[in-house]
Amino acid sequence: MAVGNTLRAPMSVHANRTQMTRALLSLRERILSGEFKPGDRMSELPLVERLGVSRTPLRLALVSLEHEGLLRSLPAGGYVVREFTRADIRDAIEIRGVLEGTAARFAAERGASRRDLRALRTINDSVEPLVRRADYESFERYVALNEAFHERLLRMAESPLLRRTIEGVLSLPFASPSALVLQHAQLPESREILIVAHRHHVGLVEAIAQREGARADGIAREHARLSLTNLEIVLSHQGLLDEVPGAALLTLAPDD
Amino acid sequence: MAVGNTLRAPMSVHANRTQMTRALLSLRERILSGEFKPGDRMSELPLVERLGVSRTPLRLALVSLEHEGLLRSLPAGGYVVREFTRADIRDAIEIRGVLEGTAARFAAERGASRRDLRALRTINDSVEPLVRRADYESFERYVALNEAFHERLLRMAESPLLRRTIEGVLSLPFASPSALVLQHAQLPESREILIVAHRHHVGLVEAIAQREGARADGIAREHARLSLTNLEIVLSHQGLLDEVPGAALLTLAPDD
DNA sequence: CACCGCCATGTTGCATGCAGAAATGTGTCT
DNA sequence: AGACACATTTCTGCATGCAACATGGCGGTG
Repeated sequence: MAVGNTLRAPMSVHANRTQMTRALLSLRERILSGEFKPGDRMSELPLVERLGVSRTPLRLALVSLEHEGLLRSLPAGGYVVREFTRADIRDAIEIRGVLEGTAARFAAERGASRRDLRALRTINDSVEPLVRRADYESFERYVALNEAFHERLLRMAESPLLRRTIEGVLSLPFASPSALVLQHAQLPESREILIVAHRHHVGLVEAIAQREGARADGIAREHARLSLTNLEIVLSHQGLLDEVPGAALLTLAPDD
Repeated sequence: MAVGNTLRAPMSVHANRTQMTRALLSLRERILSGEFKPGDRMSELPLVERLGVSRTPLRLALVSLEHEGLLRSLPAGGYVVREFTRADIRDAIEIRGVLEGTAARFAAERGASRRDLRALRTINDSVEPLVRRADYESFERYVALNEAFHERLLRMAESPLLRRTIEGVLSLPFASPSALVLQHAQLPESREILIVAHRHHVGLVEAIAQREGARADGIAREHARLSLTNLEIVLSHQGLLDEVPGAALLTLAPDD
């Protein structure tokens, strides 16, 4: 299965060759890691020094990051790091659920090939034994298979536009399904969540095979909401939150 | 003072002051108007000549247009104009319906203020007599009020993320509600569509006021599908299509 | 003491020169 | 005549210098 990849790129993490890509990846990582706090001004000259790229590719990266939603442009010029609230997380997950539900519905309505259905079932069969195990390695394999499942599902929707839209939402922190799940692999609640998630996947394949679009939609929405449960688990266990990528961008005022 | 700018084209349609914005607006307009065809390479030097801006702001605009979806970046570098199919239009409208349905559901679930509800009803009352008239001026007023209605609804959803997502979809041609509606104002079918659309708006306000999220969602989705009807009308009347902005980006192979 | 204007500084936006790479055309060899 | 290698041209990507703008501090004045 070649799930490994843990030793990817020992020297420079960013193996890409254009300076703009380097700046983009590096900046995204640094923002999500909390190196810059919300509201921090992203002045170009200091960034040039830190990132080791020139101003030209840096500015291209800044434009991209604004489109991704991590930066906000000031009217007077320049960019600052965006701030996210708990309500933003909730909405991001809800919107992701709606869009993935639409993908599942499309897959159901437009008819899935036997080959695609078989691929989904194969993934589910591989996942099934993993949800009963609690070791970290199984968890990682689960995450990988989970991503494969969703990727296949998105392909089956046959809608480049829907893919683009979902990827746009996923570019925000916290919206990603795996963003909130890896941190608490050892907790008992997480195992229960995995069991439910697996059931959702099985139901999704059934619904798509039967061309039941509404059921597929509903299951996918509920499936995304598991991330909300994950969020609550992370928030209820002090200390776990710091492990979540992008946690530094959160305002933890107890609003909702 | 007032030293510079004496030669700054006063008649330029784009009154914005930064060169990047100028390039962005001008390029977007030219692409949608069909000055560039799908697959055309957007070489920088010719564009510099045509747009009158330097390469640096031009490249920033190209990055933005790629994020908007009008351009596609080549692996070897550079950009080409994207191509859209009828399936893309259909999906764009469907996805917009899903997202606006979510906005309406949010507004219903989260509770609308009397003030917001009154504003929506006021708009609807102003629209109501317009749907019975067929002159172009009434049509323009209708479009303006329609946009105000949707803007208000989006505000009532109270979700910056949902707004961002919807605007991302709307940045594509054909996805906009008004994109396909202005061209056939004089056709009798369009009047019927307006009547149905008005009914949708009334139902939306009712559902939101009663906090009936599912009903609001359903109405908004069906409302968006009116654009599909508009699309079919435009496609069935030869010659109308050329008036639609971005029509040149379409492949009119009779696929679906 | 408060407020206003001015200057200094830092920052963004822009233009252009240069280098490397891809694409294109040409000539030669088989 | 076709194909391959090489040269030329065009293009993108990058770095840097320059100018205008915004910002903040300081001093002067009411």
